[in-house]
Amino acid sequence: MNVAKPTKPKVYQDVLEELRRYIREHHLYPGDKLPSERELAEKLQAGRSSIREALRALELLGLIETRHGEGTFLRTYRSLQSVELLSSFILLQDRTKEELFEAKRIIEKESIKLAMPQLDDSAQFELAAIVAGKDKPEAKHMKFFTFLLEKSDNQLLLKIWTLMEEFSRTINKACEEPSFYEAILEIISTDDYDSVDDLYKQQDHLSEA
Amino acid sequence: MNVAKPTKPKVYQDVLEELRRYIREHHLYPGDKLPSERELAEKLQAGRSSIREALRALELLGLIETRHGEGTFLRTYRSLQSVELLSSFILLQDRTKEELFEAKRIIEKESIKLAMPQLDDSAQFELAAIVAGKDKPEAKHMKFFTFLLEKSDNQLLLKIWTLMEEFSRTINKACEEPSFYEAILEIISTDDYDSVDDLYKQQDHLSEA
DNA sequence: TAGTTGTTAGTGGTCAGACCACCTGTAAAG
DNA sequence: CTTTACAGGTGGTCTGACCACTAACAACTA
Repeated sequence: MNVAKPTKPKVYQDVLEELRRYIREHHLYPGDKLPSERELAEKLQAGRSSIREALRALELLGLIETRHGEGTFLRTYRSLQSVELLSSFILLQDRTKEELFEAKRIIEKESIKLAMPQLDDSAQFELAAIVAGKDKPEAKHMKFFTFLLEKSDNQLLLKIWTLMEEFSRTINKACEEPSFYEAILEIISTDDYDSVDDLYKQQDHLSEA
Repeated sequence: MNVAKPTKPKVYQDVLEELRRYIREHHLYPGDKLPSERELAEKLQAGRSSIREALRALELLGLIETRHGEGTFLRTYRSLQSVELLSSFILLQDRTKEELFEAKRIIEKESIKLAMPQLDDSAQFELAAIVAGKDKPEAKHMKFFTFLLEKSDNQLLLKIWTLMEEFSRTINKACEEPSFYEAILEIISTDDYDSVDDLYKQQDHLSEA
């Protein structure tokens, strides 16, 4: 028995690592095709079943898409395969929920500032239409910040935020009062960059009370 | 060919569903043991490999823990694990350096504000020691914000930031002038919350020139 | 008795091979 | 030229076979 435990790597975890490397080195983008399972098995010197264990995990996460008879493809991150299933296991700790909420909120706040320079009149009009629309509050919230994050021109933040939003939605409704969005619109229209943090800080104080 | 596509359920997805039902009906809690793979295969009328595909997916998500020679156990939920994994794959998709840098910077900035209430004198001393230390600039940067994020008490942000930091390191060195960290220390010591954004904004303007 | 040492059964880890169902391109038939 | 039939490649699944590891207990020793 080794005194130190060097952690025995399971094959499927190595496969995941190798896949990540492969994707990076071959500059694969969403929609591109991965090697076939049999080919991967041979390349990585592993059994096909081990390869599949890794692929299934990635599929469950929505990172790849497998098409019967065609192959396995890198996927534009959409949403978790069966969010409900996962959320029934995940996110049960209050602490985690709070952390998630906090992180999401930060991204939202910063998205306003990032997007602001790009928000011309027509963009502001669209935002106002979202706020005034007939959607449910949750849907409004999502549309509102999706719009802002797209204007922010940072795909990475958009993806991370979308992920967080989906997780949090299954647990609690994460949206604000209508007046909150109107306040944001007001700030945007006056181009008053510095007020964003003030607004959020003020909101935090309210929720503490 | 069916006009409607009733979505052909893959076996491993059914297994996931069955597992969830099993866990709920048997009132299993973290630490409890699941039936063995062979037993599940017989019960659910599926091949062992299909069972394993489902279990591996759950393991990757941090929902179960498998111990070689013992069995499979329900795990104290660690939702962050899945977020981490997702992030790591999202990060390597496209993502320009600029997007990554921008997102990382946002987290760093906010970590200062989040941590500030927790930073007593001794904590500030530790931070100062990091800045004054002999490490390379990159190492300093990492230590500095790792410390702040730990104080922020948000594991999620810490993990996301750590991943970003690792990725960005392979691309470009992401650190600042020594004076920058000293400025942060100054802000912290005076508890001047609002100055954080000003500092970062100022920094942005400098880099534009 | 107390402690050690097999032994064994059960478990996960992995692989190889075999089917099946499905898609696509292409060659043959009309 | 269109249609059809076929073949090759792909994922989907199952079976059976090993291996490595663990725990429990029986057998042996001091």
